[in-house]
Amino acid sequence: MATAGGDADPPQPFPADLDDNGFPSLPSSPAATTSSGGFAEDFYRSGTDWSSLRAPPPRRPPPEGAPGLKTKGKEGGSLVQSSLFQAWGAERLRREGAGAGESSLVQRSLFQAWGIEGPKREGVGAEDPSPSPSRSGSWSGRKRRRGGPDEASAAAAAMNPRTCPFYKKIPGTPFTVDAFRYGEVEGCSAYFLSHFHHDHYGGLNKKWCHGPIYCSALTARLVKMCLSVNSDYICPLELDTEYVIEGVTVTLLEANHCPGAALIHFRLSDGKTYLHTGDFRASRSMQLHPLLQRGRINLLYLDTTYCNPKYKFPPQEDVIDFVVSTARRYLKKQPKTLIVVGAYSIGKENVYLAISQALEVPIYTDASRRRILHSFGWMDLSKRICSCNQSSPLHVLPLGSVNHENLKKYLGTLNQRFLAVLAFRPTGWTFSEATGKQLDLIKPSSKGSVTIYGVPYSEHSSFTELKDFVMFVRPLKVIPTVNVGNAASRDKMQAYFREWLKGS
DNA sequence: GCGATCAGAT
DNA sequence: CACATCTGATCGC
Repeated sequence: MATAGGDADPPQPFPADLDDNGFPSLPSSPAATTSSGGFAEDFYRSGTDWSSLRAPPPRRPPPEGAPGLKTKGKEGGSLVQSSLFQAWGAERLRREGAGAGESSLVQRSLFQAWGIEGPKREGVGAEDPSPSPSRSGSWSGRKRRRGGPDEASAAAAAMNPRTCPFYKKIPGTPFTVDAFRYGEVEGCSAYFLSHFHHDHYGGLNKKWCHGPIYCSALTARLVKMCLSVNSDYICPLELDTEYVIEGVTVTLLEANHCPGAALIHFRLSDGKTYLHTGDFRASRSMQLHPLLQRGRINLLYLDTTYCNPKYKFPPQEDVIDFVVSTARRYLKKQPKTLIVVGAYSIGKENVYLAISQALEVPIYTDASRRRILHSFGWMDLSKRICSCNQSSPLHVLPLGSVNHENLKKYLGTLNQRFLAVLAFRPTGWTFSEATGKQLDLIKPSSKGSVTIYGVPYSEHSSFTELKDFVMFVRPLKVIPTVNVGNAASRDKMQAYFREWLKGS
């Protein structure tokens, strides 16, 4: 029963509202069967489950100074940056329940307090991003109507693929995650952005006016730089720092996905704890995080991009070693080789950074990517970037242009400075089962002077990594956020979750 | 002509 | 199959 009751009040129990597939139990909602299932039904369900949002959209935030955002040192407002558990190992997390107090405001790094190194920001880090549920197909977008719960319009909204799906809403809070393409989401007064990939920030543009956008500081810079969103809406949060936002304690954790990507940890005033992974690559070191070591997770919103045992790939370090040694070998044989690494907007930086470090060459890429890379503020990366394509044998190009036809052409534009091209396409899905284990088995595709390697460099968790992570976290419930488009896929994933969590 | 949206390609 | 766009067509203003 997706009760309507919780409006405005204490967060209601949530898991009870989910079926075995992590989907909201259908209330006796009428018309639910209008369509033949699949997308339409999913979106119908999504569209009709408002139980996960708390009542009245606290009127649109005044675009003056981050809506309720009080940064370090200031007080008041609905966001309070609070002291992270003093001396972690020894003391307890701030008392649950009493936690939401809005007073203290000491910013403290979790890792500092905990006595270990913060998340690595260099060396090897990024992985392969994942998409979020894709849009559904075939309705022409009709205008959203707000207001009246009249059934006709409710049904219309329900059928509208632009209705925010339930798995982007955080129950008992007025929050959504990566839900910008639906216009104003009813009941949502704070919009979280997990990372800066198009399928997650889609819908953000200069006309955005539906509420504050909370994200990591790095993601915030990218939003500001690339999307011309009114910066009054952008609310940067530091990693590993507790903030109280609308009465909920929120902490961002390194997601090991692309630069700026974060897991989002919510602790409600009633003690319930939810973790949204955004897109992430799970790892052992992630399990060391204090927030995952202690305390129970009630609900896990999981990046299930590769939630199938056929997805196996090596640790990113192994792939990087392979790429580096391959590059060395080709350069030795032909010193006038151009090394190319393909990449989307952000992500895969560690592949070319590692080559740059190992071969002691700068990184060339075009002006728009340079601007983005510099915005990370990673000196180890920035100091290696150059703007002259003749000055470096290491170029970063858009992934789409890393094919034989383009590379041959590209080589031709470089004035004989190079005689051959060795290119890498780091993607999470171009690999055979075999090469997932044995990198040496990867066979390049060669044509004339151009050689292209597809390498299994993933910025999403492999099946095994997902399993380890879920078994470690032992959430009471898992809500997949990817591959939820059809029921068969959902059932399969849920069967894995059950298996992993049985007896837990 | 522009931006937003969508089908299809890569 | 998938990734995360990218391109090109269509629609609305």
